[in-house]
Amino acid sequence: MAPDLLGAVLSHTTPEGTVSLRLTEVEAYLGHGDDPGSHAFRGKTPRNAVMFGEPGHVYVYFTYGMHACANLVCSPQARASAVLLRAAEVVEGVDLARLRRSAGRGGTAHEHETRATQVSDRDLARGPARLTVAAGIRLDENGADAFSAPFSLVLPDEPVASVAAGPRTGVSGAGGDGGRYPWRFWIPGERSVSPYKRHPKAGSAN
DNA sequence: GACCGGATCATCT
DNA sequence: GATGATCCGGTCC
Repeated sequence: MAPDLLGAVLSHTTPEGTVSLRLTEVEAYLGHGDDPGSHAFRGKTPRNAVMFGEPGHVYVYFTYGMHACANLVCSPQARASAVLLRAAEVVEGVDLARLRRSAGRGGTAHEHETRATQVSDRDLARGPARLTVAAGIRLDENGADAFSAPFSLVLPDEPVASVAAGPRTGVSGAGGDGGRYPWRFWIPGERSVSPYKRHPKAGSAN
């Protein structure tokens, strides 16, 4: 299940180099109609077809017109059919990850360098879209096998010592049925975990 | 330090 | 035509 992926190391190799990510925060999504927040809620579509496919594959989707996010497809028998990678720690290829995060946003090369030095290690892959960018995962890699080149997925030898769970954030339906279940998991104490603040309007049930 | 709103386009109704 | 599994920057304590 989803928490098993915490601590796993996902590597992605391109001609530029290799970036390895140690997963510190994930979020589970069901593959059928019980989960209003899941892309698969409405059934199978060309976009989410990967979620209905074989476990161990990478599901990459494009959202908000500017962001790509990466998921790992799980066994249909598990609680979740897909796991969104929300945050990770860069354990290899830090420089390359930093370069990717600072590039492609316009501005001069000098500004890129300046910005690059400002991006702290913990911010490199904090958040689904950032994680995807840092790893260099592209949309056309949707459906790729996470265990085969250019990817490499190494599950942790033993489960992480402690796992924290909580409600989802930033998902429509999170305040409704979707919010009842703790489908977000992270490693407590990890500084790379996104301390996200949900929209106060959405539900300041506190 | 914390909150709010905008940007931007593939996908679905 | 509307909307979203988000991120960034400005603004106000």
